[in-house]
Amino acid sequence: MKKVTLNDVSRAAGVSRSTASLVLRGNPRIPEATSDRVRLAMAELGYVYNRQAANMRRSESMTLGLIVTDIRNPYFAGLTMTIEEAAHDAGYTLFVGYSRDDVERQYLQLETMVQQQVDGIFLLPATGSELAPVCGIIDRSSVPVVQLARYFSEELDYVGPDNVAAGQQLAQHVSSLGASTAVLVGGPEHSSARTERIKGLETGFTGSGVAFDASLSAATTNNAAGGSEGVARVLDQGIWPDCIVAYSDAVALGIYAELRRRNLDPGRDVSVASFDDITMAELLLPPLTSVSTYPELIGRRAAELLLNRIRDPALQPQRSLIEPALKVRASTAQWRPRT
Amino acid sequence: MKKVTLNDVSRAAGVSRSTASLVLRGNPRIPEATSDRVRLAMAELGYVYNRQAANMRRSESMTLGLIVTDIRNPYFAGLTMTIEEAAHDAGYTLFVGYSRDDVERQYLQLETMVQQQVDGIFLLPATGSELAPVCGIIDRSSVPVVQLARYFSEELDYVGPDNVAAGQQLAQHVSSLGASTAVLVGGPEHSSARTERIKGLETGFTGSGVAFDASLSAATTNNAAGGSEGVARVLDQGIWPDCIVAYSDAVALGIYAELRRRNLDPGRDVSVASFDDITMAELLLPPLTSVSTYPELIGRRAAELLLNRIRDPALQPQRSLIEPALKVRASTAQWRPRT
DNA sequence: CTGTTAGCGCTTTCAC
DNA sequence: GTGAAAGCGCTAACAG
Repeated sequence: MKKVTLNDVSRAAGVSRSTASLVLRGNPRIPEATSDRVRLAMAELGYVYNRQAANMRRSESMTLGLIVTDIRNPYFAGLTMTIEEAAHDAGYTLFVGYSRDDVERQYLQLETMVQQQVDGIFLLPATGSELAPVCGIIDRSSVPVVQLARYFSEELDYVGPDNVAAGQQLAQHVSSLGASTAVLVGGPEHSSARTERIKGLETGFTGSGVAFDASLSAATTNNAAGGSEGVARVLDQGIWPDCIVAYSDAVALGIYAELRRRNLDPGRDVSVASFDDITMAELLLPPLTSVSTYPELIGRRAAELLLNRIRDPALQPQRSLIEPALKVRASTAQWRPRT
Repeated sequence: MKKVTLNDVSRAAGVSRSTASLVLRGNPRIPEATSDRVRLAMAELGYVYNRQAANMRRSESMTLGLIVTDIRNPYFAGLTMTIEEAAHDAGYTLFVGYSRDDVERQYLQLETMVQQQVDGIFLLPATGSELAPVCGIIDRSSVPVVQLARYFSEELDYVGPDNVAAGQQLAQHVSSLGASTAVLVGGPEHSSARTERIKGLETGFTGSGVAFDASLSAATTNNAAGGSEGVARVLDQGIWPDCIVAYSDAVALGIYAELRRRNLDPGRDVSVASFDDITMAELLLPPLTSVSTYPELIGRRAAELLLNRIRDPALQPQRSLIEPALKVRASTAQWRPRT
């Protein structure tokens, strides 16, 4: 089966190429009879609209790119799905790449997407991303980029949770429990999200009577394996805090598992709290206290921002922070200070 | 910044357009000096290779499409990531769409991808997919499609777990526990995977002394909410089986939660087993017995198959089944028959 | 080894 | 209301 073009269609329908093109775009100046004839011919010949050709001519591609680290983390999965939905609703098709938190891989994916002429890019940056190489890739085609959930530059748009506020909320809750020590476990080192959460925790704990030393915090990969490893590192130093604050729910999963391997009972022997509030948090035993960071809101906001910037590239770089909300559950609520 | 073309580059480097094009593709017949000059010019001018234009000319797009239902299910997330990796490694960029198990949405996404001239499509079909409408979309451009994990037609390639074998393995294990009744909970009705798992369970339970009645099985959405709902429906009928077989680990999560809401202890009051063996299965309390269906293997195999078919469209439709493996954990191993 | 030429399928003026 | 012509950026075939 060879390709059917608008040319073929117009010939079959007895009209000119440009007329057929106008029918496609629903131009009202074409009489009903003509456009019906064209449409019939399309159906009969099995015509497929070729967006590549159209896009080449109009010099836009109606495609967007999304690069995220890893969607096995349900938080990123939710974010990704929201963005796909927004892109789809706006008529865009979405290229997706998973950097697996590898900067080089991420740069390659950026480059490919730029070559594919994407109209804009959502980037959840891999740890270690830098402005210079990214600009080296995107500036040549001046593709707008929105940073998601983490940022490495103030010169590009950014949408993410208000991590400082999230940390403060958590700190306040933990100190209200009567805990006297807290430790952060996990999260990618040097990531903006981690730095901000630490900052929020520090300010929140200040003057609360809870000892929190960020330098004890073990940075790890952002998944269950990281959580197990991180909590092991802490406990093996002989530190046994009243509260373990996980960098994320994904990390908290591993923390639960490692605690149990050591015959410690999360929520009783030590309280556990976390960030993100993925669906799982509520289903765990004990249900996990977590600060919700609303990936759906972040995704929608990011999509709005990117579409606006595509329309008007001259806008100032924007930062949009989503207000977090603490969800108290048994992993902290059931815990009682040692006497 | 306006677009830099090969034309500009060749002019700047003092060579012809075709020479510049040959340099791009690393043609060895071009002398070092010339190609260095061309590359220098590219860097200086900020040239970006335009794949759309190249692809239009060569009538291939070096893009593939992937449509899955929902990646918040870690099983599908893993599958998706594997496929992205394979596509990337083969030099393809991947369009991704999430159908959210909505057939109409899926058809729209298929159509868009076809219009974008994808060279091939991975499809994890939404419940209710039918051959006729799908062919109506894909046949016009004869894009090859590989079905993933579920199938609705024998005329398209398919790669998925051997669900019948998986069901049999689980049935055999459950009967070896001394259980006398088992019920399946959840999973999308009429999906091939569910039908096959039921078939495997039925044949596996035959003559084993375990009563298994597939008509008691409650079909639900393939997620935790579905699991809670499904197990509630079963228990509310006054049925209290020795073993609850979840359609998938995602569903099992909801089953654990609902059992606990009713003060039942999964793994003691009732044994629970499942399919997929996502990472979470091992981290749950009690750890969940599950039949691993290896999404990474499925993804890799599917990618191979699709790439082969792109090269040779005339191949017979293939079915490739991945051998499952039972992972026994405490959710069944700790359970003892009521006396 | 390099240059010229003719499109890929569509959109967009601008005449008729 | 409809048609003709030009061209988006690249590649491939062929001639020098």
